[in-house]
Amino acid sequence: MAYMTKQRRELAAFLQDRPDQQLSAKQIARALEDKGVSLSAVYRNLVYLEQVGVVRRLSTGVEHEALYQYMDVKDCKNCIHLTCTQCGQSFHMDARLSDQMLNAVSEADGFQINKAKTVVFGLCRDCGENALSQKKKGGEE
Amino acid sequence: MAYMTKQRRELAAFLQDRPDQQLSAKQIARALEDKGVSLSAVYRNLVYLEQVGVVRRLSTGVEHEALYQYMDVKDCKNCIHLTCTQCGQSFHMDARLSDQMLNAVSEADGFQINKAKTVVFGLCRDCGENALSQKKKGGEE
DNA sequence: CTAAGTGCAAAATGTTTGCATACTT
DNA sequence: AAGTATGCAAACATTTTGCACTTAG
Repeated sequence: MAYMTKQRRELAAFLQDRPDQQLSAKQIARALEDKGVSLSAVYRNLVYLEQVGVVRRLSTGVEHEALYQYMDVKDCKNCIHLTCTQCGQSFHMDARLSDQMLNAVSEADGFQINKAKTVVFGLCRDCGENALSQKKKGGEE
Repeated sequence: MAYMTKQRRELAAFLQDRPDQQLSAKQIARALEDKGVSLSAVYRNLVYLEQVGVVRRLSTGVEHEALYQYMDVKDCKNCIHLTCTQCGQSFHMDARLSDQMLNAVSEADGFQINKAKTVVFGLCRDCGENALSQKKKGGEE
């Protein structure tokens, strides 16, 4: 039950090589098309890998397309991700901090945060500094 | 430039009456169809209201459909939302707490959190307690 | 009267699925 | 050999758009 096919191996390897990137099915499929992985194989295997707990599915917060990200058990599974709305890069929230927040929110609001499903949006250090230096130009955000 | 049509008024009123609900375009359109608001009018006006800053668009975190929510300036604009993955209800994070977290993340990670775009997923008090009392049943999550 | 908005149906995306074929075990 | 996964194309769902018509200003 559950065969390790070439496609599944390619997909898993591809994602594991990019532990902090959040990629759309389309991007992944394009990157793997010459390796003989079809778009449907990508979708079906993403579902599988998500069920198994190796990959997590999240949303852009803006677009209507989902993003997928490899979850490194020792590294990612237990921390909240910060995603930059400017450059798209994703970072880990300081672990002490996220635990502290978890507890605080649990006490104050009775709400149990699900770290794997939560993505915090904002500006990363670099983009924040760029934004500052370009403040004189027209800015809508 | 920018007319106040019947449809726009209906939509704005509808959303303002439900400040803490996150609704899909379909739901909204269904609720307003007898008031003479078409699905495309809903979409176009949601875009408009979002640009104006009265409504915010966010994603379920799971599905590929966006949700829209009225942003009460004094109430919502300045706080982070906690959305229950079980029942879908949305709550406000304690304001002191979110500010504290903002500062902490800014210092520790150099990341400037965007409160309006961030949604924290997890279990609300009620659903968390229900989950506990049903722990004996089969649980996949 | 003119610019902006509407409804409808068509197109554009993103995702899922049925089915015959190919691959893993 | 049996069961599972694949590729393709068709089906679906959500969102966007072109166009003729209506409405707000």
